Amino acid sequence: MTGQVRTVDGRVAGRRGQATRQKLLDCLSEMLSSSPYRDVKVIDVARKAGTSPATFYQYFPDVEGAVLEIAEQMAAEGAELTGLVAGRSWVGKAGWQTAQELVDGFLEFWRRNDAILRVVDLGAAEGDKRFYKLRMKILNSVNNSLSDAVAELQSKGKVDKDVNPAAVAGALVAMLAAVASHQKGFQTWGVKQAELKPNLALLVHLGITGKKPTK
Amino acid sequence: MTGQVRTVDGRVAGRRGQATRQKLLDCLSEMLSSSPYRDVKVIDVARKAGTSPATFYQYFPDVEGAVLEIAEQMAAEGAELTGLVAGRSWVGKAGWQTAQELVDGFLEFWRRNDAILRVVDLGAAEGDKRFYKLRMKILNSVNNSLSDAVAELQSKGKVDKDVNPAAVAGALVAMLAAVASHQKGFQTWGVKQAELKPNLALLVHLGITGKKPTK
DNA sequence: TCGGTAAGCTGACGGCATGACAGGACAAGT
DNA sequence: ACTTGTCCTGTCATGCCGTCAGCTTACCGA
Repeated sequence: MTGQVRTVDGRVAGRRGQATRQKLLDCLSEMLSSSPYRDVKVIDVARKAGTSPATFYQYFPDVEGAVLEIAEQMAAEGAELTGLVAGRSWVGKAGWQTAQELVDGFLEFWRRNDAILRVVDLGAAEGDKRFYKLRMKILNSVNNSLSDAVAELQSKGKVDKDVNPAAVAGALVAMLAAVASHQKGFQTWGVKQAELKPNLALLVHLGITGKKPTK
Repeated sequence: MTGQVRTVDGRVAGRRGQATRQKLLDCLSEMLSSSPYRDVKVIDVARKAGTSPATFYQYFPDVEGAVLEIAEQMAAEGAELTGLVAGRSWVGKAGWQTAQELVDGFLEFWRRNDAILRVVDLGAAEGDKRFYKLRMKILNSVNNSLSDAVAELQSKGKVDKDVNPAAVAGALVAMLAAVASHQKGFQTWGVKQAELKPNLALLVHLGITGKKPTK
C-alpha cells in the first residue's frame, strides 16, 4: 500500500537505507520534543543520527517533509481513537462512561505525541493544506462519530433541531486538542490533571446530549 | 509604565529610533501573516522595512524577542476582552446574549490577531515560560470572569458542587481559542462561520450554567 | 570467484543568514 | 561652525543550507 520507499533522486531504498531513514525520523522526533520547532536544524538531526546532512537530504526534501512523514505514521496509529467513540451509547450511565473514556483516551494520545501534534497544529493554523489534511485525518474518526451521535439524538428529538452536529462535534474535538496541548498550562493555573478530566467529560457530555450526565 | 524604550546596547531610543523600531515590528507582523513562522528571516523583515539587518539587531535580540514585543502590545490591547464577560448576567435571555457576545467578540479578536496568536500559542505549548505568561495575560480576564460566574452559580446551588470552576472556564476558553485558530478548517469541513457561532455560544452557555439557554 | 550494478554515504563548495562592531551620517543645541 | 549623542549601515567571521561528484558497500548473476 505504501508503495516503495524512494530517495529524493528516485532510487528505491533497501534495508539499510530504510534503517537510516527511520533513524533520522526518530532523531528528528526526539529533537522536536526537546527544542522549539523553529530551532531544529538539519545538521543537528544528522549529527544525532550519526550521519551527515547530505544523507538527510537524500531521504527528505527538507525538515518539513520529514515532519509530514512522522505525522503520517502517527495518523495511521491514531486510528485507535476511533474505538473511543464508534458505536458507543450516549444514554444514561453508559453515556457518562463514554464521555470519560473519550477524554481519557484523547488526552493520553495527545500526550504521547505532543511534539509532533504541535507542529501539525501550527502548520494547519498557518493554512498549509498538507498539515491541514493530516489534522483532519487524525481527528476525523472522533469528529464523525461525535457528529453522528448528535445527529442521532437529534432525530429522536432529544436534541434541539437548530443544533449543527458537525459544528458541535468540531468544537468539542478542538477543545480536547487545545486542552491537551496546554495541559501544563492548567497546572500552573491551579487545576490538576485529575480534576481536569471529569470536568472535560462533563462538557463533552453536555455538548453531545444537552443534558447533565447521570453518574 | 513601559519605562523607556532601549536599544540592545543600552542607549535610549529617541523619536526617530522608535519610529524605525515600530516599523520593524509592523513589517514582522505582516510577514508572520503571510509566511510560516519558521521561515521568517531577519533579513527579510529588514528589507521590507527598508533598512538593514544590523538595525534590527540594534532593537531586538532576535526574531523571537520582537515577536514577544508585538504580543505584549496585543496583550494590552486585549484587555478589551474583559468587557465581554465582566459583570454580565448568565440567567435567562440575558445569559444567552452574554454567551453570544462573548463568542462573537472572542472570535473577532482572534481573527484580527491570528498570526501573532499562533506563534504565542506555539511558544506556550512548547513550554516557553515567556509565551506562556503572555498567553495567560491575554486570556486571564475572560477566564477569571467565567470562573467567577460558575462559582457564583455554584454557591446559589444552580450548578453541581463537584464542578471545578477554573477547569470549566479554562476548557471553554481553550475551545474558543482553538476554534478561532482553525476557523478555516471548519469551512472545508462543511460548517460555515455563521452556523458555527450560535453552536459555540450554546456550548459556552451549557458549560457555564449547565442548562440550555432560553432564547 | 568475480565483475557489474545499483544503493548508500560523505567531503566539499557556493550561497545565504546571523550577529557583532566600528565608524559614518544626522539632528539638535550652543 | 562645533559638539554631542542618537541612529544607521558596511563589513566581517561564523555557521547552516542544499547540492554534486565521487567514493564505498552490498547484492546478484554468470
